[in-house]
Amino acid sequence: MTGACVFLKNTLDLPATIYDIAKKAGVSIATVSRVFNNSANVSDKAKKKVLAVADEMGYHPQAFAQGLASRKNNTVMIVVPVISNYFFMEVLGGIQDKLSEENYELSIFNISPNKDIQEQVEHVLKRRWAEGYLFISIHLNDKDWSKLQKYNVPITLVDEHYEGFDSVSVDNAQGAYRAAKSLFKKGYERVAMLSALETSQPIKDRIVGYKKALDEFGIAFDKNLVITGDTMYRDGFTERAGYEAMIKILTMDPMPEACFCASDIQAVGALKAMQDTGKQIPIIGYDDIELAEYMGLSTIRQPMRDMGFFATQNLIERMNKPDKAISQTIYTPELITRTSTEVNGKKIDA
Amino acid sequence: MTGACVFLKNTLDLPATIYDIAKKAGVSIATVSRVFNNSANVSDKAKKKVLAVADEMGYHPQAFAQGLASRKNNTVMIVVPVISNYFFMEVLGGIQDKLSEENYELSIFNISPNKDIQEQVEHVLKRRWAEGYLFISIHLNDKDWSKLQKYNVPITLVDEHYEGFDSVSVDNAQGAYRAAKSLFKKGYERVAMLSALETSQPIKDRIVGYKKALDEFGIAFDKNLVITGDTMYRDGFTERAGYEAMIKILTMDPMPEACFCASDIQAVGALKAMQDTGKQIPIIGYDDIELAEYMGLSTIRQPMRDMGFFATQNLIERMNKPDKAISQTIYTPELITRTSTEVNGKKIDA
DNA sequence: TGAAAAATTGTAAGCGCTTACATTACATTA
DNA sequence: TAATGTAATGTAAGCGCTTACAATTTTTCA
Repeated sequence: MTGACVFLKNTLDLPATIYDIAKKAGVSIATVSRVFNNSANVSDKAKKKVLAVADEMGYHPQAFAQGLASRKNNTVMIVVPVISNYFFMEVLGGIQDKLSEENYELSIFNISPNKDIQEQVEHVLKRRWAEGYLFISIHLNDKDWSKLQKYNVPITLVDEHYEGFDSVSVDNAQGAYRAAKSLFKKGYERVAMLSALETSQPIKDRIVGYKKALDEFGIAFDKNLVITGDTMYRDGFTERAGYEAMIKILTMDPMPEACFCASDIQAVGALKAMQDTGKQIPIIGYDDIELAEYMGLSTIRQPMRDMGFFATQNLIERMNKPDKAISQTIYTPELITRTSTEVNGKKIDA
Repeated sequence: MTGACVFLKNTLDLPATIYDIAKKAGVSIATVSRVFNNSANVSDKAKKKVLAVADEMGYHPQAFAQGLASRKNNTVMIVVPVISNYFFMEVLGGIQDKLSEENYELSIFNISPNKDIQEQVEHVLKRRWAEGYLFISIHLNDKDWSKLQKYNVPITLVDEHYEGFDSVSVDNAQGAYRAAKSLFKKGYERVAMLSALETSQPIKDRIVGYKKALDEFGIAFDKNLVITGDTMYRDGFTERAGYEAMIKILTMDPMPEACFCASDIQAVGALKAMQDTGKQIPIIGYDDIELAEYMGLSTIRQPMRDMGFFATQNLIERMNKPDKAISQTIYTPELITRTSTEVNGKKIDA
C-alpha cells in the first residue's frame, strides 16, 4: 500500500521540473528554458526534442519560479472597488478585447469598500503581483496618489484623473451638463437630479455639470431637488436606490417637471416607480448601458468599452516604455435621445 | 546627475528584501519570515522591531518568492468563459462575500471562447497559479473532466456537474419545466421557447425541461416553436438576441400564445420587441437578475449569489482537507410570478 | 583546409523567500 | 548549582526558474 502511495506521489503529485525535462531530453536546463521563452539560438532539433519530452511529461513552467527569476510575470492586474456593476463590466469587456491581442495574464483585485482604500492599494503594489495595474473607479486625493508614484510601477487610471499617472476618463461634469441642458431646452425649469452617494467622485462631478446647466439657463440651484434613495449599497447606484429616490420625487409638492438620473441603473428603478405610481415625468439616464436601448431610456453615453480598451493599450505601452510621456485622455460623453424624454408619455401611446 | 540616479535606483526602484529588514533589525531572515507568517516562537521584542523596520522601509514579502519557497500562494482562481454577464456577476458577488471572510487572494482567468477550452483549462492548471479553482459555467464532457482529475488539485464546479469534482449547480431542466408548466397551467398551448445557442449546456437542459412540461400536458413538441435570435454573441444571451427572436415569434402565423425565455436578459429584449410591435403575449424569463423585479418580469430564480458563496466555502474546505468526500449540490430553482405573465396586458392598464 | 565568426549549448549564480535542523538563551527543577 | 527542558534565534539548503558568461560546435569564407 505504501509503495503504491509513493508511486502516486512521484508521478502525479510532484509535477515535472525543468531539470526532469532537461535530463530526459539530454540537454541543459538553460536550453529548456530557452525553448519555453521562444528565445532565439536554439537548434530546431533541440527545440523539437524538448517540446516532445515536455508534452509527454506534462511539463509547464511554473509561474512563480519564472516570476521570481525573471522579476516579471506577464500579468496585468485590475484594481477595482466594485466588480459587479455595469460600468465595470463594460470596461472589463474593453480590457479583455485588448488583452486578448497580447500575451498577458489578467488578474483582478477587489478593493473592499469597508477597509482603508489607500492601504489596500499600497498592499497590492507592494506585493508586486503584476507588472502593470489598471485602477478603475478608484478615487483618491492628490496627496494619496502622489504617494503611489514612488512605487514606480506602470499604472493607468480609468474613470479618475491625476496628473502623475496615465489616465482615461470621461468628463462627468460635461456629461451631466449636457443631460440637464437637454431638459432645460425643452422648457422644464424644475428639473430634479436623482443622485447617489454624495461623497462619490462621479456624483460630485455630475452635480457640478447640473449646476452649470442651471446657471446657463438662469435657474437658481435648489438643493431640495437633488434627491437620493435610502439604500446606499454600491454607493446608491442600484435599481432600488433609484426607485426609492423617484418615489420621493414624485411625491414632492410641486412635483418636479423632469429628472436627470446619475446612472442608467437608477433610472431603471425610477421608471418602475413611475409605472407603479402612474405618475410620469421625462427622465434621462447616464452611462448608456446596453439595457438603456431596450428601455427606451434617453441617456448620456460613456464609451466604457473603448475606455477599457484604450487604457489597456496605454498601460502596455508604458510597461514597454516606462519613460514615455504621461497622457491624460478625457472622453466627452454624448447625448443619446430615446423615448424617456418625450413629453406626455408619448412612448406609451406609440 | 548619475549619482542622483543611482541614489534613486537604490532607494526606490529596488524594493527592500527580507535581508535588508533582517540586517537593519539586527535579526536573521528566518525571524523576519516568522514575523510575517505570524508563526509562534518570536519574542515580542523581535516582532516589534521587525515590524517597525519593515514599515519604515516599506517592505512587504513578495508573492512570488513566497509562492516558490512555500509551494503555496493563498490564491483562489476563478476560471470562466464570459466575465461580463449577469449570471457571473451575481455568482462573483457570492464568491467575494465568502472570500472576504478568508485570507485568500482572488484571481480570474478568462477562458477565450475561440480557442480550445480543454487546452486552456489545462494550461491554467499546469501553471499552478492558484491553490484552488472555481470553474464557472465551463462545460466539458465526462472524458475531458476526468483528464483534469489527474492534476489532483482542489476544483469546485459551478453551474456544471461532474461526479469527480465538488459541484454546485442548478437543476436547469427543473427550472425550465416549472416555467413552461406555469404557462400551460394558465391554459396556453402554443408556448414558444425563446432559446439561445443550442450547443450551450444550459440551453440543452432547459429544452429538456420545456419538453417535459409539454409531455405532461399532452402537447406535442413543435420544433418551430423553439426560436433563437441571429446574434450569437455571448451564446445568444443578450438583449439583442432576445429582441430578434421575439420579433420572429410575434410574426409567426399563428402567433404563439405565450413565451418562455431562456434568460432574463433576453426577456428584456423580448419585452422591447413587444412594445415596438404593439403585440403582446405573456412571457417568463429565467435567472431573476435584479432587473427582473423592476421590469415586472416573471421568472425562474436561480440562487446565483448563494451558489457562489457556497461553492467558495466548499472549495476552501477541500483545500484544507483534500480527502473529504466529494459533494454535489444541486439547487432547485423557484418560480417568481410578476406582471409579465398576467393576461391581456393587464400590466399596462394597471 | 583552417582560422575566425556565428550559432548553439552548458555552467553556475542568483531571484526572495520558507523551513528543517542546529544552536543559543533562558527558565525550571531537584 | 548542575542538569534538563523550552522558547527564541540562526544557518543553510533548497523552491524552479532566468540569464550572464564561458565553452563548445557549426558555419563561413579566404
